[in-house]
Amino acid sequence: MSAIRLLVLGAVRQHGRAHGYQVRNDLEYWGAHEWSNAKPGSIYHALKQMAKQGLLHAHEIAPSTAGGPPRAEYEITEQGAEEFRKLLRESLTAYDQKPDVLSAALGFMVDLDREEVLELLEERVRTIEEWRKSVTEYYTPEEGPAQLGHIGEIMNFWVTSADTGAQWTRGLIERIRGGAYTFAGEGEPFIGVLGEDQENPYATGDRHPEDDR
Amino acid sequence: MSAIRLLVLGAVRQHGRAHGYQVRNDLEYWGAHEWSNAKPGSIYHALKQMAKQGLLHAHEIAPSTAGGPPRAEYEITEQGAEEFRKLLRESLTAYDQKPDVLSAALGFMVDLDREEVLELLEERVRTIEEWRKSVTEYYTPEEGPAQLGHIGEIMNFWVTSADTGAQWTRGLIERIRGGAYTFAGEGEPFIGVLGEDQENPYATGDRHPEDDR
DNA sequence: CCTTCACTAGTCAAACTTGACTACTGACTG
DNA sequence: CAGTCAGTAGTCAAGTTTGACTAGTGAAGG
Repeated sequence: MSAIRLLVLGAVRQHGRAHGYQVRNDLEYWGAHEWSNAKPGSIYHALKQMAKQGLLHAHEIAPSTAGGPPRAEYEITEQGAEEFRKLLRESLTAYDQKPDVLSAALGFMVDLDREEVLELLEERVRTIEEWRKSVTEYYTPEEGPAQLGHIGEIMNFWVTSADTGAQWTRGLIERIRGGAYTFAGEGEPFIGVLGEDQENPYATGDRHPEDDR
Repeated sequence: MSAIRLLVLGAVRQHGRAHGYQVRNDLEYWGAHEWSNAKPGSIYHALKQMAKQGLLHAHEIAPSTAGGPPRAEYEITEQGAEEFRKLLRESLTAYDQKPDVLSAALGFMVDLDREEVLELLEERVRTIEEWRKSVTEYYTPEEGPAQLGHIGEIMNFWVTSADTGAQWTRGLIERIRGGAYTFAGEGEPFIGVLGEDQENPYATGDRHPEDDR
């Protein structure tokens, strides 16, 4: 699973009703272009695809109010909201070495209850630990780890990543347990999208150093 | 850049001449199916694509010696070898948050000189540090980091990952500087591929727990 | 006034990835 | 000795991602 669906669903959901450019702008506001594959093509594709699958409802095309081609507006359906929650839960628990998925989930975690998030994150820690155990058991040759030569560095790298991932998750659990942030049903939610006429403080930047892929 | 091209080029290169299934088997031997998108479709696609681009030379199709359809054999071209070295150097230095790319590069790093690898890895550390600096400067709002709310956890996660990535790289540099592993031109190279009739000790495994993407 | 720039908004072809599928051989099993 | 299983080898359609492109508006500056 890539992060794009979760991101797009979440953006449309917070807006109530959104056109492609709005979603695109939100994702940029969240910095998502830095850590996920949230490029125009992917976003518009995801919108169309999810509309086709009934997760979004596409409204009639309206002439753009601000230049450019006419734009379609999307609204999340009940099915889409369910999918959103499903993806969100999965992304918080699964350890799939895809940091973009976790990042997206962090952005939306406050849409769930505090207690549930804690459970999901604890599940995540367990998943990581199991993964680590199975990998170290399985890829440790009988002749001892030295036999792997430099290939062992690959394993070492993965195991180290898993360990710090688990450690970080434990820290997050503590912060949340300690009362940080405002979760579902705890009053005044955090506003995570830009209003129609709000300027984007992190506007399209040549000011970011491009990542060097 | 995905890791698949580097992996496939490297596999063909170590064999001298290889057909698709051999490459596929090597990648599995290296555990690549656990940490990269090395699935049959991707591998065969990469072989064909790179043959089209002149990085590999495709030999005539020969009837398979062991069941299944006839198979094409590939050999790396001079252009392909150059591309391999280029990808390898890039993958060792670039910090693009794609762990599979680094893993692949670790597997092939001994094809370069020890000194060069040390330089590349030091460059990597510098790249990570710069990235970290630019991100923290850029995404710290004037009102202080608290203003970000739970969104700040995304940044925290990325920064933590960058820091442990840098730390791990420094450890690797030390090990290599300390004389670990056998690099290009240092005698007896490490054998990283399976011979024609060698059994794969890590054969296709239902024994791995599937990752839960 | 008219050119250029920045922004809004979205499209498109080409490349890549995925997961399921075909097809053949040899070995075991009842 | 037919049936099934594991392994060998690769294809394919559907979906996704990429990067470059189109096209319109409005404001600034000469």
